[in-house]
Amino acid sequence: MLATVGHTSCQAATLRELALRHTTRTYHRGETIRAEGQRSESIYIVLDGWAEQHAQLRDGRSQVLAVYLPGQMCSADSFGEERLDGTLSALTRLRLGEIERDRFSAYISLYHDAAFELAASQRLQSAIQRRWLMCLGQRSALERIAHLMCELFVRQRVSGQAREWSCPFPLTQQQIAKICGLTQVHTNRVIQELRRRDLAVITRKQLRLIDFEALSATALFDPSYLQ
Amino acid sequence: MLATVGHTSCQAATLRELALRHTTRTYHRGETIRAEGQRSESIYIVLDGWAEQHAQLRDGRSQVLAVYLPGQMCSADSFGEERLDGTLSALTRLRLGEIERDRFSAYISLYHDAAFELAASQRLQSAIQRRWLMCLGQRSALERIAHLMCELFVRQRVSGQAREWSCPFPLTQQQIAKICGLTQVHTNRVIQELRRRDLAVITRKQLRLIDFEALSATALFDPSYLQ
DNA sequence: CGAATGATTGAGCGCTTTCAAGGCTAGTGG
DNA sequence: CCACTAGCCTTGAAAGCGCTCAATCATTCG
Repeated sequence: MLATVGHTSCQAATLRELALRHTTRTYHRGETIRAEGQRSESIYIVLDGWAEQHAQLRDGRSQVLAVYLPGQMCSADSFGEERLDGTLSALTRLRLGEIERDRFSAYISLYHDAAFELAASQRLQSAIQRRWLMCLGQRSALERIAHLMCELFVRQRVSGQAREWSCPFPLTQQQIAKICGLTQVHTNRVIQELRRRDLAVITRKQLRLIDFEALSATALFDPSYLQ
Repeated sequence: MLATVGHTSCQAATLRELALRHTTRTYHRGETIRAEGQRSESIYIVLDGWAEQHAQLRDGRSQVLAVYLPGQMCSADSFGEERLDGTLSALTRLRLGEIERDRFSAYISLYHDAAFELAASQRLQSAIQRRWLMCLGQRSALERIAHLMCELFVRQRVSGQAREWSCPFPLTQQQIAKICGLTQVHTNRVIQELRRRDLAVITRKQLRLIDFEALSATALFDPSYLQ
């Protein structure tokens, strides 16, 4: 199943290199990088840790819109927009590369490859978003959480951050809940159920997929959208 | 509230003109334009009627990912992709303009304005998608349907297809249900509730917003994402 | 060690679904 | 012009999934 997914991500490598030649900054878990509606003068590239974009309703409810892993550009899909339509924040201790908008634009127009990568990155984000529309609209809590595990595992495997059937998984149940549009309490019960069924276990911020085939099946997971 | 939204859509006009100089084709309601996974050799522009993109799970469940109104390009966000990640189909009797991929690419690289419009259209689609993530993840059935009504009203108002507090609304309750990730039965009860509260009524494929302010409030609707 | 944060458990409620039936309306053909 | 049909809308009852509230246990970190 995983054979369909390429094993290197030149995008990640290139962006990473580019970012390292500019400002880097460290955030602690939960810290806001950029609030909703703010103009963003820079683009951000994840060097270490995980980041997230979420939107908030006036009454306090909030929903995660995207999860960014190392090597990814945050809000690639809003490059060219004046304002962010969600708040960027750190899911874990996080190191970000920041590149000024203008400088990045110049780089883009200079190197065709970079422009292509940006477009590819935007399409990937968009594909993930569509997949999550399907998750939130149609999948049960069990399916959603199983799907999240599959997705984050495969995404990390693609960029070489997984080994065997394990990968980093530094999310609290509270954070998983917000990504999946569930409550923390119910998320807890579902994670227990996945463990009880010998599908997957989270220990020490590591995800272990005990039976990936079965997990994919219960999640109705189809990795083709991850390219 | 609507004052923040511009009143003309030069994008729609331009695309429309372009499309009219090429092939047009008519579909009947429910007809598939392009199935998931197919390579799409053309791009499509809605001339008349409404279209939709949806994805399907192996067990039959399906979720609408986008609704396309007259003047819009279907799957702008997947321009440049090889394969569609959802099925395009007609929500109503539908007239589409079709332009070959290569020809459109040529046009894009010739006219900077067109490229800019394409990018803007992609960003709009993406913003709508993010908003629907919030709807499906956090909003109640009542809020979702109220939000859909507000969104489709404003989108049509922007492109001049609404007058006063009414606009075309040719969806069946079944279709509304699929967009909102609800069952048809519950959708029916919610629409009755909106009617009972004197917020909005659907009659003869027309939506009448009796109290837009109150409807926006119950939907927690914020039109800023529509530009 | 203490404090704070995260994970777990229980009970009860409510929104949404499911299943199943009946009514309405528009379009069709006689 | 009417009868017929098919699709759409409406209604009721019951079950279930996920939420809320509230408390307790576990773990991490200073």
